[in-house]
Amino acid sequence: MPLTLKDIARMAGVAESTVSRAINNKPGVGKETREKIMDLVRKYNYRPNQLARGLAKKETQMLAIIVAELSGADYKIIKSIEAYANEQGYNCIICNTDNNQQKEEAYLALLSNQQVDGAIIIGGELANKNIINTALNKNGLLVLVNCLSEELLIPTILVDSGRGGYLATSHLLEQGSRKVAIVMGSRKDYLESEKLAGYLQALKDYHLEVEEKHIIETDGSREGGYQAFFQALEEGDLPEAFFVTKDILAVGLFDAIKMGGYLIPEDFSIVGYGESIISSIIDPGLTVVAEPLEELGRYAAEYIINLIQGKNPEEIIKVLEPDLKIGESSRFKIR
Amino acid sequence: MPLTLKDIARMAGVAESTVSRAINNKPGVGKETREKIMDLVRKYNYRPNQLARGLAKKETQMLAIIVAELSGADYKIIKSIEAYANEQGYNCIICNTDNNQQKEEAYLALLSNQQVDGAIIIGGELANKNIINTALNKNGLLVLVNCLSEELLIPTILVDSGRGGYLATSHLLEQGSRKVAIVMGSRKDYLESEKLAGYLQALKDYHLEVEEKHIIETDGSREGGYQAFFQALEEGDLPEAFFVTKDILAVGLFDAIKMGGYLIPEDFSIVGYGESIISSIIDPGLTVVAEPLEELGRYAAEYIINLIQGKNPEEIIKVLEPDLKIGESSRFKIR
DNA sequence: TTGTAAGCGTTATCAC
DNA sequence: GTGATAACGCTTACAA
Repeated sequence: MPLTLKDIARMAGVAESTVSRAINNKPGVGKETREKIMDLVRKYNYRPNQLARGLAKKETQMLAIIVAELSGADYKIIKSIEAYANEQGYNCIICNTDNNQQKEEAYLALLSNQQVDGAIIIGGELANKNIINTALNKNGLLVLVNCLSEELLIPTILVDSGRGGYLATSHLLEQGSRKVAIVMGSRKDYLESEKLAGYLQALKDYHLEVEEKHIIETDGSREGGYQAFFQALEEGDLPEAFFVTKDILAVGLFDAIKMGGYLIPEDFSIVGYGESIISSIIDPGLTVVAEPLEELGRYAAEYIINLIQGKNPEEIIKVLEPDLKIGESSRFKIR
Repeated sequence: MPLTLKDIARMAGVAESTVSRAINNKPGVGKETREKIMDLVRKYNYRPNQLARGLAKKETQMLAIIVAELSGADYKIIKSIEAYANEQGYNCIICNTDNNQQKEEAYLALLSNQQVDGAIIIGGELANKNIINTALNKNGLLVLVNCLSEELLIPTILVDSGRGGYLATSHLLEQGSRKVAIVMGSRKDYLESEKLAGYLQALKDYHLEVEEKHIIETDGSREGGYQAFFQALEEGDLPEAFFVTKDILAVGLFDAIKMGGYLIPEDFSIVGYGESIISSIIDPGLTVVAEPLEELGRYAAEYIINLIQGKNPEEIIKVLEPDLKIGESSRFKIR
């Protein structure tokens, strides 16, 4: 049976409203009274019930970070969101949806119910529009990161994956490779499809034909990357280079290439996606498309907090640019 | 302005209590009435406000997972907790404390305030006892995972890190190494100190002297692992084997050893801690102490949910045993 | 400066 | 079966 504000009021011999004012640092409380109250608060370690407070104030100083899959890259974004949010006096709860609509719905309900003041959705296939709409209709404040809402006009901030795909592919082409394959996750994933688009654009700019068999769609797992190589091998007409869109895929691909007795980058040049501990351990060091994840997170946090505080930011869609970090896996190739 | 239960009641022409009964699937509502109500609920996508519900019912079907640092290993535990919790109809929010007492306090407040029905704390230096006590006094239900409360009697479930340290060290000794060093994180970390204790016990059982300089305490980073090796090198009297207590440390150590022109396991045998993507990428494949993380998470979730539902489990402390997964980094050594 | 009282959106306890 | 009505713990006009 936790202590309530009423208890404190009774003990201090004042009204509840006075206690409320005192603990919220509001004016209109006598110095003496305030001290008496705060002493009791400290003594009994009283903490206001946030449920009740939220219900009454419609404000919780709490943000929800809704993420489809808690991977390494997303985690960097989360860290960065938390850092800024904390600075501004907000706490964050992380909600993992596993790409499950029902869960996403449940967590978005936190928003509609004002259990959190705002939510940031990171990645994944976007939720049911109805649900999002419901949340938004209820004055829910929402920002999307690295995903896109098809119809709804929701503030979005993302890294240009198309540009990333273009950078990766054109780098491989510049290094002398002509047959470049892409090893990717599901085309249905928005970011993946963008990377593919960048890849295609690069080929086009270099006046190269697109080979369907050089577009290798996988389940995005290590095993998927492994099989991708042998699939290419079986098809014949081996590519000279691979653009791999996920670090785990790259691990599998490396495994397979080494297993086949080939060398990187002598036999195959490779460019991966995303700076991670994994891509830095892989041997030889992976050339990767690097994303400004910290900036991404910070920007998202800033945005939602501005929204909460009633400041309406200018841009509704912010696009950040990735760049290329050259490693050893893509050395120049003499044709 | 979200729809409230009152609105639904008005539209259906019934009392609020009836609507409440209907949406909670409680008996005592006529079939027709119930249908009329549910139709409205669907039509307007009404969702009860969980804040109000929580306030009235003192129950939220929500669990908090409080974690000191969202690392790979902890993430496996979280996944497993979530899986079981979801099965049982609970949603989980993840709270990252960054080993910061203030944040821990804020998140624990979720518990005292009944915003969540229970909390699971994973790892890290344990919070201020006062705070935990406050949460518990308020009937907060709490389970600890991989950390220990010094005085308070809180249900705890953990993997025997002492045993892990012992397994690792004795394996290296059995493989023929005599000079085994330990490269570890902070001794203040409970789990790390346990691993050290296991290491010491193994040396003792093999009647070997403890060399202070073979106990290398680091900051637990890749860089820390890197420097650990050169530190050992400078000290002279190089160890023949290393027991590394964290995978990131192992990465740094590998870097350094290769940089120094040495071979693994020919020159140095190595055993790491925890199965992870990292330890599986490292070349040569790392021998590791493997922990039953899924079981750990599941057990914790089961425990807290039992507690919530009023079933009092038998054991208050559950210890799971790790085992050794042999890789290539610790091959037999002829002295 | 302080107190009174209404309200936030539910659930629960009674009557009817 | 159904409807009033009092909680739940807090905030916030408005009065005093």
